[in-house]
Amino acid sequence: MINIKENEKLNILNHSCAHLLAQAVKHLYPNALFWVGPVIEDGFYYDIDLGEEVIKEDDLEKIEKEMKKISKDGKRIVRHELTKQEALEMFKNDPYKLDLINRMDENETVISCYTQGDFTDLCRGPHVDTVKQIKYFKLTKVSGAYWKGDSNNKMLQRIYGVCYENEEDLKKHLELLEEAKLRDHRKIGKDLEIFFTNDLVGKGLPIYLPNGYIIWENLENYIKDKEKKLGYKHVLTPPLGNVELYKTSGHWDHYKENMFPKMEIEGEEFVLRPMNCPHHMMIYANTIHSYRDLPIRIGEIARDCRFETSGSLKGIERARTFCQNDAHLFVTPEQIESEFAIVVNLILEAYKELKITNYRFELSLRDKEDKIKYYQDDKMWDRAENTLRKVLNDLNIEYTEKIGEAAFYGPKLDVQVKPAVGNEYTVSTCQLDFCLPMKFNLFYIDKDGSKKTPVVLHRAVFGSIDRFIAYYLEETKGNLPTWLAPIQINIIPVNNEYHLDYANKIKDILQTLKYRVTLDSKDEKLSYKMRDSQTKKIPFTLILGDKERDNNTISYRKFATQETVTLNIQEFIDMLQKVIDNKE
RNA sequence: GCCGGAAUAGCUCAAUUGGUAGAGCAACUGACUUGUAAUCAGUAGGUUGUGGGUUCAAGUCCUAUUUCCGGCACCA
Repeated sequence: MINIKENEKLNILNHSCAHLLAQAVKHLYPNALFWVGPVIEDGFYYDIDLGEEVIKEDDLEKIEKEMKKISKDGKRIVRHELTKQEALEMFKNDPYKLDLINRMDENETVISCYTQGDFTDLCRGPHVDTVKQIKYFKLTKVSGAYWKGDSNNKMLQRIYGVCYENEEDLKKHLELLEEAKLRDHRKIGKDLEIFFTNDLVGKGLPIYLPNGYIIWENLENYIKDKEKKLGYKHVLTPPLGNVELYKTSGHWDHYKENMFPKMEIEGEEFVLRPMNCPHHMMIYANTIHSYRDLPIRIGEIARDCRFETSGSLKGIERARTFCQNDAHLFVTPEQIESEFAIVVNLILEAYKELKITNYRFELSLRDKEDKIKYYQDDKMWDRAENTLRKVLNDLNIEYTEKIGEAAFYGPKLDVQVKPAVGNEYTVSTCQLDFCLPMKFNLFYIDKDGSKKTPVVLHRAVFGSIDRFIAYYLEETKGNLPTWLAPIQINIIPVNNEYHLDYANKIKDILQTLKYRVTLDSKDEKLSYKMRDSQTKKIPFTLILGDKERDNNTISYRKFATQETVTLNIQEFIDMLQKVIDNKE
């Protein structure tokens, strides 16, 4: 998708289009008041207060028409400069503009406005010269949006749109939007029978079908193998716990609104766990540790339940139950840097092996002004944040810093991955934590015999297995690499009467070697079965007829290719295994 | 949770201003015996998400509710 924000010329055009939108809305809804109309990655939006009136999806066409009319009229777009006093006077009846003017920097004495025909808007600009230049645009969606992004504030109405320099680019963009729909993991998940949800089962509680579980199982084994090679020990802990456990960790105070409520039985209060850190803390606390034991690496594919708001649920990307690819690394202060580096390298290695190329790092830091969310200990925070920065710099990794995105107990490194078409996902994470070990009174015996508090690294390479599958389905469009494909090989006998025995023999050989293989013995034409094999996105389709049976060979066609290759069985198995090993 | 939209067969969708719920695919049966993306014929499949209401008559209108979709807010 073209990133409009990075292209200065398109940026100006889109921002001008936002003004054109506002002008059209003002014509059709004279009482409209306007908040802000910025450019975003793919287009622009404008936030509008219409009082009692509501803009519906169907109204967009009408507004677009008015925009086209204004554009055709071709008025010039003129910049004026006002003093703050003049601006306050000019917009005295517009509380939103007054708010903007009053929030401006003290030193900003000149305020600029742009006028096009009968419409003037407060704006820094720049803009195109005339509305005539704003020609190839489309209003894409309408929605509510809280004023200043705060859910305590009034909800304004937001109209989104895109604008391009020519019709072709606009068309291309709209086609990409359609393509994104085809790649949506919810659609692919349904088409390929990977998962489903059902009202009777409950909202936000996806069920993985056999095809989905194969993907799951292979990802789980893959990551656990890598972890084992790094000395992780895997554990199994309960998906619920005594509420005191979460009061101790601080999760209850911070997140009880987003947890399933307490259950009281026989005088004990339980909650479904929203995360596993406290359980892993208790595993550490279960025995005494020497400095010689550290780092201790506890891993678990762990089920969690969070009461996600209904509006935030999205297939298996965000559900009310999910499995984290979680681990907690208990280290001495001296080991933080090296251990953090090992985690970052693990993430990079996994991405390389899984052919994930479009990703970026974000360093999430605390907001120093926020005294409520964050555990208060400036020294601790500075140390933690500087450590993460240092390692990233040492590893020569590019990252952006995000203020106010840290966990309540420490800063974190997040990795955002972007599928071929569609929105970014937060997948991998590594969090530095000086806080929970203290809350749980964790310690190790140091060289001098004194008790010291360990530091914990929380990390997840896949984030949750669920979210990773969602991302990977969108990245691959459901054309999964052979090692993850629910069905790896589909066998089509040319003729059921003459070739079924041979086909069954080949199937047995492959199945015994634990390849996932099906045999299509329907009474249909070969071309029909080939089509079926391709729509199911099966990596290898075997064609077995006279030729193959008589020569003891197989012929295969790889998914999305045209040519057929004939090999003897052992050659095929060697080739197949190589493809699987290479995660192709 | 908030603003807007949607819900019809397993799937994808149709049904004029309110007037007999329909098609393709899939499933099943039969014929065909097939060499690389859809052979033909037939059968079955529905309380139109759910509950109320208006009407001679509701998939269609009103109302409540559930779920899903697009955003907003949230995301340890």
